[in-house]
Amino acid sequence: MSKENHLKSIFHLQGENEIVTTNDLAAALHTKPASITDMLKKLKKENLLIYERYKGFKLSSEGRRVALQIIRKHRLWEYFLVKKLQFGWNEVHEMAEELEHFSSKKLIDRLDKFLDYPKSDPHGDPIPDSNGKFTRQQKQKPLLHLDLNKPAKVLAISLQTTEMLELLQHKNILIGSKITVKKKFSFDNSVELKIANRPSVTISAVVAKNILVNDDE
Amino acid sequence: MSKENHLKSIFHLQGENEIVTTNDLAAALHTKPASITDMLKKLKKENLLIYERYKGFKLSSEGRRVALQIIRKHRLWEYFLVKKLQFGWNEVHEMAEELEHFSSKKLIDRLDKFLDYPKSDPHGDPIPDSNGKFTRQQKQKPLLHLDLNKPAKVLAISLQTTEMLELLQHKNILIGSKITVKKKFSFDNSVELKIANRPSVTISAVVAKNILVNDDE
DNA sequence: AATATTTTTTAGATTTGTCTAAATTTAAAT
DNA sequence: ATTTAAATTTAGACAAATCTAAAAAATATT
Repeated sequence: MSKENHLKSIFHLQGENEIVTTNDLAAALHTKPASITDMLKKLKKENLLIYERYKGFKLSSEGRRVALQIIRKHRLWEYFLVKKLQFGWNEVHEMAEELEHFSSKKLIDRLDKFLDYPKSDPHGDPIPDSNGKFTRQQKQKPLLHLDLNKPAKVLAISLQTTEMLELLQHKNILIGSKITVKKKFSFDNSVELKIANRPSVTISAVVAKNILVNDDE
Repeated sequence: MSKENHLKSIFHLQGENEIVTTNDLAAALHTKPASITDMLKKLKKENLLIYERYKGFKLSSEGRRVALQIIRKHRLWEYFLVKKLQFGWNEVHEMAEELEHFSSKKLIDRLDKFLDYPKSDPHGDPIPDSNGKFTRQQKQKPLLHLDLNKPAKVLAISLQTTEMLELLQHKNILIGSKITVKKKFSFDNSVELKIANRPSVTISAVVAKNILVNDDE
């Protein structure tokens, strides 16, 4: 369980091919650097990690495979909780965090089928398939850089704190919402936008940076 | 998690009001008596157990309440796995064993609603409601003691080993099956019975003892 | 009733995971 | 190039969980 959380965090921290550092991982897991070092040795011994002391580390291909399986579990449970049990998309993260560790591959594959093979979770993040492959992800960019009056669709939220999600819920910005930017204020880079036929809302630059929309060039 | 398993096992071992012993519990949990003693002290300190050393023990009312919540979780997950994910009723026990420990009350109540408040799990065991109350259970007795030619319905299986469940599956004896005893052989107490319009099958006394049918006097 | 057997408990060893504090290595600054 | 600071690792402490072996209490036997 602790091991799985380490793998998952490393996966998230290393974007495409980046090296992850001990301190960063300790911060992400709310633990101490010394504890991280202990775990790194263990993961290396199991060939899940490429690691030399003092040099940083990243997942091996096997480690990546395992991490993706956990992420698959997490996202399928989130989808289930929202679509079937009617939870709000901003209250399911912690629950999925628990469930992901205690469900066999067989169970998850059945759940996947039951849910009719969804491609992305309620936050817009892609769900790896049974073999750990993503179905090609649509290209994304921050809402902040969306052209004026160009309709776009909200694909994902890149900062998923409770506070952020609460704000979005309040302003009615959901995954899948069709959005058009009406005005950009250069003074503070805040953005005024419209969703369907509701009154316009204004969001700050930080918020706009963390809302990802489709980028079809 | 370990604590929860202890409470659950104690609940099952003490039928109505019986005292449970250290050795019995150790056997049920595949652990050593010394470890049980350690746990007993802990549970007593939390007021979940009525216990004096060398005197055996049983659940306090609070302990009983907690145990029933765990059993509720277990049985709802079993129901979900069979009815929604299409698992066989004999392959879900281990999975539910894991899931029961990692689901909040809120989650379980939602699951209960989603499943439309089932009253009993796929093995015929009753599911406690949100407050830990059973809905009155139909009176049960072993198939072994069922009168000849008196139609009855299979309500539960009291011995749920994989082997037993496999045997029942093979002979097509399911929860809810309508059964009639056609003959009893006094030589070895084996029983010949008929289910609906299928050919008769014979089962041994041990098996017949662990199949529970309705007993309406 | 005295002795033997079984059950339960205690005491201490072992393992595992995480921590603190000190030591080592790497990176940054003057 | 030294020196200083930051990051990482090591060594050893501590707590939790479970075990083995021995001691204590309860039960059974003659």
